[in-house]
Amino acid sequence: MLQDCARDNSVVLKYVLLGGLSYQPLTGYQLKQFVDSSTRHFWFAQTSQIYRTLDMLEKEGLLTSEIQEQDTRPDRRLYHITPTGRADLQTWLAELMIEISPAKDSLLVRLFFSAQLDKETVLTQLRLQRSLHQRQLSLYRNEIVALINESTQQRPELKRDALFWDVTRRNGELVEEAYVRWLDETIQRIEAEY
Amino acid sequence: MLQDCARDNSVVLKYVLLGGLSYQPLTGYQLKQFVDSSTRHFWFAQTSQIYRTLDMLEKEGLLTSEIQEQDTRPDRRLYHITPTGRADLQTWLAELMIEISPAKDSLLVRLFFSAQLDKETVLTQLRLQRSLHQRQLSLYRNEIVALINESTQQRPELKRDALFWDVTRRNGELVEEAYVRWLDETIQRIEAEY
DNA sequence: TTATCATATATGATAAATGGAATATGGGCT
DNA sequence: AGCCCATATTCCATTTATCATATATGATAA
Repeated sequence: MLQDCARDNSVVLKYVLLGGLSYQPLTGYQLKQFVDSSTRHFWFAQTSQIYRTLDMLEKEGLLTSEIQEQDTRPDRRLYHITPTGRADLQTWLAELMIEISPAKDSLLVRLFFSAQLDKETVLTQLRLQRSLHQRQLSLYRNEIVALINESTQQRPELKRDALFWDVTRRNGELVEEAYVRWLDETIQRIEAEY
Repeated sequence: MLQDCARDNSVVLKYVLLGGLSYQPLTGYQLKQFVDSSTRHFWFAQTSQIYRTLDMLEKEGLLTSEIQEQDTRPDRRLYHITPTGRADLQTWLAELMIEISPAKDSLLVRLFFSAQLDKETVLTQLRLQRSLHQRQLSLYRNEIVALINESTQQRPELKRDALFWDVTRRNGELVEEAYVRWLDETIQRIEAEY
């Protein structure tokens, strides 16, 4: 029997947060912004999930936190990574992955069963996705490049890190390029063969 | 504030199962095999999740089931899609997606924070992933092509469907090609710049 | 002045998914 | 006789994630 195979997805958000906090102490709110701006394209999470995970990490001793009083804003809780947290992150980062990350793409699910739909419905779907993915591609080529440049200008000590940030950005660029090419090809095939 | 955006992922497995059952009645066990062989590359699920979802779909009236007695094998429960189920599937398939499917790739998470690792650890990780993705690519180019051919030979009435199956296969091929190219490029960059 | 916006956190209900194990049948192998 | 294998289903505990909502503050805009 094909085994239900082991995934390591279960704990990734934990390491996204530890990773963010390895640069500097941040609040839950700031971590949500970090996720939205930096990791969203390969790992995302809802606000509620972030706060819950932070709680958990503090209980595990991987983080500490303190309340910061603010005049012009609501008070907030600032999280710091502990040495234990840093060690745990380091260990996870160095772990060899013996599988590829599983993909979930509901467009492909829809398409797989789309012989039940009429041609125009399918084409409309594909053309909309084409525009969305084209937009995503231009994000990788422009906005994200700019964001990385900004970050390294503000914190020159993270220049080593910027190479890795750009590597993940480049993954997005290449994969989205392929995706858009696939959409173009698919639209043509459906127009011609269906 | 950036909104926590709506995903439609929550119910996709439901439609994978309805989709499989739209071809023919199947048991939970066979649906697990269907998922493993046909949709795994864009949607997967554990056995336990499949059986529980089938329960739910039957309660919702989208499926019916009957026990099949077998001599040489344990009895089994065969699921049939109902007209309501077919209509529900149809509606979902035709729904316009106004977002792109979010990605989750823990390799990219690791890489993003990998400035904390030494060069050789990173390169070992990348080289292993390279071999895994190369294997995956050859799956799309060979085994899956063969699987689709087999299916259409056995059921010539599904020839229209085969176009869509092949379109999803081709997505895997193009995306994996890009991924392998990215890994090659990244390995070179790390070797040279890090 | 009222409303909205950005900041900031929290929680309760529910859904989705994982991981592991338990149970059962009959065939085939040693 | 004892074992493993493929078939076939179920259950439990837990984790992960979503959705909606609630609360609070001060600044800014209508």
